[in-house]
Amino acid sequence: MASFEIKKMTGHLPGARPRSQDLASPCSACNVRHLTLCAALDDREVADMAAIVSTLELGPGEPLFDEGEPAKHVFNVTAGAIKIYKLLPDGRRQMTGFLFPGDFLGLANDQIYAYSAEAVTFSTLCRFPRKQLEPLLERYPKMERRLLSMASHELAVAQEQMLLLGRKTAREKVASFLLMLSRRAEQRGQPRNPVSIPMSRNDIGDYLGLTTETVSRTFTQLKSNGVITLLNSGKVDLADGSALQEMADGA
Amino acid sequence: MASFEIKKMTGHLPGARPRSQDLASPCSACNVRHLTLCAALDDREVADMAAIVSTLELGPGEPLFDEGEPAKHVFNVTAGAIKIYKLLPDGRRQMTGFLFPGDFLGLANDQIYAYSAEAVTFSTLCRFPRKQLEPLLERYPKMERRLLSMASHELAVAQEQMLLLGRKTAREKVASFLLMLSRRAEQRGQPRNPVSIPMSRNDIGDYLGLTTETVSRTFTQLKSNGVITLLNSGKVDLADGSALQEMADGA
DNA sequence: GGGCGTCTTTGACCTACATCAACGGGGCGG
DNA sequence: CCGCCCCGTTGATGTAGGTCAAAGACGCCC
Repeated sequence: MASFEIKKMTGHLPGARPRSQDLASPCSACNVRHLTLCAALDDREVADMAAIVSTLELGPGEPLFDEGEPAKHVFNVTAGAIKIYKLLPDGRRQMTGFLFPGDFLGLANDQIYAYSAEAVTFSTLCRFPRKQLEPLLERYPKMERRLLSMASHELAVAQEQMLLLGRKTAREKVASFLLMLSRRAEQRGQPRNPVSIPMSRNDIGDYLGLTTETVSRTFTQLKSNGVITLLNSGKVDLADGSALQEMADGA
Repeated sequence: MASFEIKKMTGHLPGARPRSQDLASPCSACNVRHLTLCAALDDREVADMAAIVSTLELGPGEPLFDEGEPAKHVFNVTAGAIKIYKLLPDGRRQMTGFLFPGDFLGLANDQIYAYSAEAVTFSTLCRFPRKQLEPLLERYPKMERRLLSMASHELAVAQEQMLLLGRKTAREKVASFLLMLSRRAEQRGQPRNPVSIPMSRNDIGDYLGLTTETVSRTFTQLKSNGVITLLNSGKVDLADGSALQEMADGA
């Protein structure tokens, strides 16, 4: 399945694959640096990061790592979208997040990834070996502080998601989801509206603790209420943002 | 915990709380230091912490802080149990965690608490003003590293909880909850079994995304299956731990 | 020690969402 | 350009857990 989609990918985007990155300084050209771990570093320090970084690319559905695997690397998303999730033995899946350019992943307290990660769309990432990153963290406390700040932000997001999963209705969940995508697009400097939805209904369901069908029905319900409009190529127009916001807040 | 103390607390609630802490060295006598932020510090460094710490005590149900309040302090639980939660405008509540001795709270990325915190049982905490703690973090990178490690552990726990909230059944949720309490009691050096359940069914429901009634029914179901036994004073005997574990894992 | 408020348990019923099933449409490969 | 495979949508039905209600149980307080 994965390899099939990868094949599709390479077939369809012939020009996207060649690694014509300036390998000498992938970081100095980084267009999401202000959002990342590297935000606080000066040029000299970024050069230290560049020395240990490598870049990689994933086609849709391609796995990055699996839960339980030794956590040898940490990653920064530079393009595309990544989903992270946990599985139960019988296959039930819970997405724990969607990651976009600027987002960081792979932080693992013990030496094992706590979740699996897989590309949603064609994505690029930069990868740092833990072993080599750690001395840099010691050398640059600013960076460690940045990491702490990112982690505590993640924690707040996770708590918000617990509220959603445990206590919101399907409508409230979907409304929250749409607004989250919109807000995050804006943070990356993209238009807040219309919002692009790169993931499948099934992925959304596994993120919101719902089924594909319920997600789909909720979308059509919001559509017939005039709150959203479904556009082509997976874009959604948030026609009535404040109505959505009220729904999301459970007001 | 002696019910005597609880009675006293509720007896005269907000007022003067005469406590004769050894203010000279609350930290050097700390019995949960190995679990906390201070774990990595030597005596000299702990003295710096002691200089900015103050201790406080809360009776059952007493609030520590509310979501949205300026985050002026961070806290370490030294005794008792604290619940942290988020609310929706109509009163729906999601517990995002229960905290026990050694646990840390109050980390806020921005300057605002992201959740409310309230005592479950009579509890004691030590409190550090952020303003004064931050210079110490800069001075002792070990401590900042410890904080990062604690935060990333919290993050893993939060993701596990998302899996629970989004994808587990009531039985699986309750089984997971009991095992979590058991594991955490053991971490603090208490017996793994029987496990003491200091919080109400309602609190448990709000933690697991269930109602009081469902929690209660699930307990009696587990009881009649011989998996657990309800003892007096809120203790539960995990009669068949491996059955519980299988349930919790959704196998 | 007796009354009382709070928490827990149990029962009867209801509903939001899941499950099962079928159809349609768009994109990709042949 | 045709057909196929996904994915999304819609419909019919089932059910886990919520809601409403009331009866214990437990500890607290006088």
